[in-house]
Amino acid sequence: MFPFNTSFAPGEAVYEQVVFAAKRAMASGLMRPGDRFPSVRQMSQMLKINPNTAQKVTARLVEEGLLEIHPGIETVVRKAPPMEESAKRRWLEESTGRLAVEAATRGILPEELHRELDASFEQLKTTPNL
Amino acid sequence: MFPFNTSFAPGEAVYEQVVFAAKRAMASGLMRPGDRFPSVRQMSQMLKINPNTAQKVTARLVEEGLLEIHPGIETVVRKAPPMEESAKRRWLEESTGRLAVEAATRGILPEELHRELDASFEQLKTTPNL
Amino acid sequence: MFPFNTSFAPGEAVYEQVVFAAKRAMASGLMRPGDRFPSVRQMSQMLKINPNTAQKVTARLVEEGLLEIHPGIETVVRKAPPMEESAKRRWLEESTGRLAVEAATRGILPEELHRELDASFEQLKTTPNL
Amino acid sequence: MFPFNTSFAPGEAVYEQVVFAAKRAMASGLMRPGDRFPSVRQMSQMLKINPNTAQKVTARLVEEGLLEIHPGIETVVRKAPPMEESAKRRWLEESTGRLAVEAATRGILPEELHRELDASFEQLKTTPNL
DNA sequence: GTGGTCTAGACCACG
DNA sequence: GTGGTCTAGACCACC
Repeated sequence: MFPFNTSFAPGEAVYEQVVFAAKRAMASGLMRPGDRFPSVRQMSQMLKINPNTAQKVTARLVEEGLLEIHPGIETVVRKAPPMEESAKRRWLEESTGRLAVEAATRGILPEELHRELDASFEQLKTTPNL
Repeated sequence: MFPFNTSFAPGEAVYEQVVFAAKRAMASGLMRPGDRFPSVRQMSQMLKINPNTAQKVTARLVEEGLLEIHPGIETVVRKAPPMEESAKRRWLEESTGRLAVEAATRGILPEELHRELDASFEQLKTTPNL
Repeated sequence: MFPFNTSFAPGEAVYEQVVFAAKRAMASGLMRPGDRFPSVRQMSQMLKINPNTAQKVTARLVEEGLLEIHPGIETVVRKAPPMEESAKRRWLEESTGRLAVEAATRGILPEELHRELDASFEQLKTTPNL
Repeated sequence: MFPFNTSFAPGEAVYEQVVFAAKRAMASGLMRPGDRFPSVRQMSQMLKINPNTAQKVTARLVEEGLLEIHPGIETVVRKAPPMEESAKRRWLEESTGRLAVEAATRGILPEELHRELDASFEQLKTTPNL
């Protein structure tokens, strides 16, 4: 089971926070392809969230290709299929573009960003659970 | 005048899109400190948005320290004050942390991210207008 | 529920008057951290103000760290985080500086101010509702 | 002549800033009763502000009983007449009440406020010009 | 149910 | 002319 909080930061939608936590667990190797993913009912109890919210989390992760549902049986973590090259480029440009602009308006230098980005990847490996 | 779209992507708040466009103009040097910023009414006409929405854009940018209002006269682009060191660190960790996770779940390597990040900064200088 | 007026003084923005009333309720202990804060719609009905105005009140108090929104569920009073030392000093100097000048031009002595200030703090405890 | 800036803080109405500067000059003894107060034309030139704004400053100070106009001749600083006892009480309660609430929500203790208030009065005497 | 965004249009204070 | 406030009412996403 991945280490979910029961407390959520205010201001961001709950389901997004859970989706992110799941992604982090996957990215850090805490949950691996083939691992069983909690059912909507389980998730809803564990995290004390509304079943609708839990349902949305699962749907979102399926949408992004990170979960595979074997209906009536189980839900399983899946290695995300390689993105289409064009979609990948769009995503890369979009996210780094935003980051660059936000950093620039805050007077943050590219080097600082690179350094911190490495630190973040490092932390994913060394500190898998939040 | 900065190059504003009149068409807005669905899903993201209009005022946020405009705020981002303004930030990009500032980050790229298209709008420099001391430059006059379009008035609420001008913006509202140019972008064909409601004056209240335009007002919110201005308010947000003032809040973030990027605009300075000389009441009744004009609104002027301002060099953002240096962030508090602690706030800066929080922002850096938060944004790179998210980026790292999202990249990892998409099977994107750190190197690709670094490369694209540099490209984004480069593009800010070479292609200021969207 | 905190004791809101339905009548507002002219000259000061309605939303600011409501913000102040809410702060007073918090300062006096009438509303404590963890208490539920009226929803935008409730406030709008109770005070007979436009929902947008009520919304602005909530947003302002969140901004100042006095409210916490649990999206879709409730809005809750929060213990304000301790101010940064530098910000605190700036606020103190600014507000007492103004007060000293205004008092001096009215021929009011420092002692009177001190006495009344204590009285105001006292009244916060003894007479929470306006 | 009192030491007026030509630069004004953004966000606050210009005329209010000038009125306050004048009051501070009076409170600190820099301008004393009987001293000549600059004419609208002079003020407008010295401070590089709109004559309408300068006019409003004078009007406001007359209103508050701090200036006396000898029409066509000169404008003179005047010792403010003693306030009516009831008006004084209202002003005292109002201003200390606000201060107490704002301080309380910021976690500032009464003692800090008293100390800073004394410091502000002290500074009025020792550093008359802003 | 909740907060948040957006439009439309009026009004005010300020310069 | 400027920014700011307020009202009225609609729509959306989230829980």
